Amino acid sequence: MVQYSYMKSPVGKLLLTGTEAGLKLISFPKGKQTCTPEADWQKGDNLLREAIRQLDAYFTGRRKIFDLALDPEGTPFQLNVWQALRDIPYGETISYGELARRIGNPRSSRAVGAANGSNPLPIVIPCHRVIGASGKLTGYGGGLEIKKALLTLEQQQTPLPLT
Amino acid sequence: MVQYSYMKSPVGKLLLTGTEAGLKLISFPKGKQTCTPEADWQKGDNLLREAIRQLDAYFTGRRKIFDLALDPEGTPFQLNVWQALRDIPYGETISYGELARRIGNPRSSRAVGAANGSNPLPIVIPCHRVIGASGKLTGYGGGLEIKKALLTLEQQQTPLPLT
DNA sequence: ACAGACAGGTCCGATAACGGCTAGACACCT
DNA sequence: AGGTGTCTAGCCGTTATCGGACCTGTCTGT
Repeated sequence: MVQYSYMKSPVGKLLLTGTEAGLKLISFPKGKQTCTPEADWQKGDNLLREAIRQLDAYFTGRRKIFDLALDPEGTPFQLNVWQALRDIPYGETISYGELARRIGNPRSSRAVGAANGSNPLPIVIPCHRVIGASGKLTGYGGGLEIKKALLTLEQQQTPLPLT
Repeated sequence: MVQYSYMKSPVGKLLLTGTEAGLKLISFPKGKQTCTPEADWQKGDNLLREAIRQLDAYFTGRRKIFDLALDPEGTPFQLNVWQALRDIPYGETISYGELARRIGNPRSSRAVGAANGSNPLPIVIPCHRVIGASGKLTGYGGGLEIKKALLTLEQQQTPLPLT
């Protein structure tokens, strides 16, 4: 049984889904809906309440590490990449090439970018902490403004202004 | 060092290649050349003489089992299939599905067909002994006529007429 | 010197397309 | 019933194609 719920945040409305096993999806439905509620989802938040609380705390700078059960779906390679993402500490950034090295495929920086792009749990799995080798942000599912806002938050640790 | 040589046979001219490690390729260059001699091959037959002798004996019905060092190249799955092919006795036929079962992937009959089709050592690795579940021959790299001729030879054990 | 812009080059996974298949469902004939 | 044929929908490894949230070197203009 998949449950879904919406929450407000400084970076816009978020759509969360999850099951008993854990969080499955966080998406930015703003503008182009990357993912619309599906027929077999059930509205509700008893499974998602803790995730929402931790996200709220994160946005106000009071939380740096998420402690949630995650259950993203992906290929073995993608799961690998997403796992490695979770090991990047709050407030730090690395390049795609560096991330590729960390998973043991030094030359797969580009594929890493693709895997990054299909991360179903942004923010909690901090794909925003990966940037180009030159320092440019280069891309983000929810839009570069959000990526920049998240990095700013993590450096200043002051609540994001509501947009 | 890869050596190559041609031989005549009742099913047309054959191109053989091999190394110290064993036979690598037998192909029917008739018509569409599936494989042309490559730059780094050396003409000669001291490595191939025994193979040619056994093939000659096979075509006259005097040999039923090949005793040669083989060294085909392929994916793990293909090597599996080709090994299983070598266990089909002279004069018998089985279906692709049965072959799939024998390698432990009961549902991969179709993939087995593909692997069969890329057998680099026809005749010696007897892919001609695999036919459709309905009894139809369904395909052969060198052309169905050759497949039929080989099966006829194995049933009658009389020399094939030269074509 | 030195940012910043800008192609190319390359590489890697994801996805789609392709068979040397087959069991099952149906429609027809004896 | 049994036999025969056509058609359909799955199945599975290979091969070809694609597309990109990269990277690096070069070329600008300060």
